[in-house]
Amino acid sequence: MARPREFDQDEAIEKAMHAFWAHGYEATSLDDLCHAMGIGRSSLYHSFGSKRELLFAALDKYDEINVKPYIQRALDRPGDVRDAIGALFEIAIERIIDNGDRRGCFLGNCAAELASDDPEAAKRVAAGLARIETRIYRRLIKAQEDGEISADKDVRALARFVTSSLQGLRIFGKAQANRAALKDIAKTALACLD
Amino acid sequence: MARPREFDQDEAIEKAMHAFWAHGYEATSLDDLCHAMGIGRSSLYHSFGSKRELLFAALDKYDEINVKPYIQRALDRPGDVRDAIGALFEIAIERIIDNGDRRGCFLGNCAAELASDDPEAAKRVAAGLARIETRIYRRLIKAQEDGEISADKDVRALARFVTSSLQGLRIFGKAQANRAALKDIAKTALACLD
DNA sequence: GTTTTTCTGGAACGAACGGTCCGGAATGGC
DNA sequence: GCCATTCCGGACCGTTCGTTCCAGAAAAAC
Repeated sequence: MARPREFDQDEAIEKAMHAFWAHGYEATSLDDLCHAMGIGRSSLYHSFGSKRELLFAALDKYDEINVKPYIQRALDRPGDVRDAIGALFEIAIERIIDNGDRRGCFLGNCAAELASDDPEAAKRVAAGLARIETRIYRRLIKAQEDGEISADKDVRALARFVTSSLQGLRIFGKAQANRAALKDIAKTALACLD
Repeated sequence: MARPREFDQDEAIEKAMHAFWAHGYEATSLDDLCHAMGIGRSSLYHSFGSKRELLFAALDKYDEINVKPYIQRALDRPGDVRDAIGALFEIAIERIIDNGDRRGCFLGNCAAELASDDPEAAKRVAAGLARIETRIYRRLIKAQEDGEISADKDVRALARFVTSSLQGLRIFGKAQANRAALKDIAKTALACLD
């Protein structure tokens, strides 16, 4: 019925995600985006509407291909919940130190840059953090049922704490990629499960 | 010998700080800054050199008039170190919830927005976080000497952890100003001192 | 083959960006 | 009064911003 799209929408969003993630929303221009996505401005606007809507699509993509696999891979580890949560921190640290990844968490970056001026962006970030919290919560509930965590622990509070701690770690790591300091933070946070 | 400056430099930097703090670096234009500071572009450039250098001055000012008094007021409280550190979290939460302050931590915001692309900004943020860490560290050392904290605790790690947790709390609070959730985070973090 | 519809590259849009420049105003020294 | 120096408002600079527009290309429907 009409001319078919010449690019893959999901791939394009993923490339936009990496651009936004690496440089932030304001510092990523449409030229940057078009270049990264390999499409023209017409295609971008026709498919995604605006720079802001493209950001929201990128945030969804971030949960889908980064957060979700990353969290699940760590939390689905066999063994104690401490190993699982510990893996969350270890992977984050490894990315910062070994991979030299100074991008931090895309959700956290968007929270810092946009949340105070853009309620819709804040809502999207909050939803993303809530998804992280929920995944951790479910793992903690299982741990409590298995007796790995004391029954008198407030598991919801623990899940919120771990989510927040991961954000703190990545902000800290953005400014100072110091392995010992990051390990101190992770080690201490992990001790809160006991 | 020459025409005297008609504005107060410190006051001007403070106003610039609030503008950057509220909206981020990229989203704050020179027009915004001139309007907020009540001076013209000539005066701004003559006194501060560039937008970026003004940001650095604002970061210094942030430590001087926000971080330092805020941290010292909390940490100098009489009583147990748990009350002191707890006050750090409480004040942060109060600002978010009661004052509706969605600006978060200026240092954390700059880390998220700029640190990955601007090494100098990263260095300045790291220095600011280090000052926070040091202030907390000194209080913890005193607490350990007073026997409030077990002698086998790694106080440096605790200081790093508290610094990171404060950042995490403020990122979390930017997206979701939920008192119960923030109190959960603070309560759990505080338990790490034991 | 023609029509219809959608997608494409690239030019063009006005607005806003960070930064510079200049003529005049305001002071202290003489 | 006049000079030297610094500061000021505001016009101005070229560039880049996000967005729109348009003519043509590509497929499906008939």
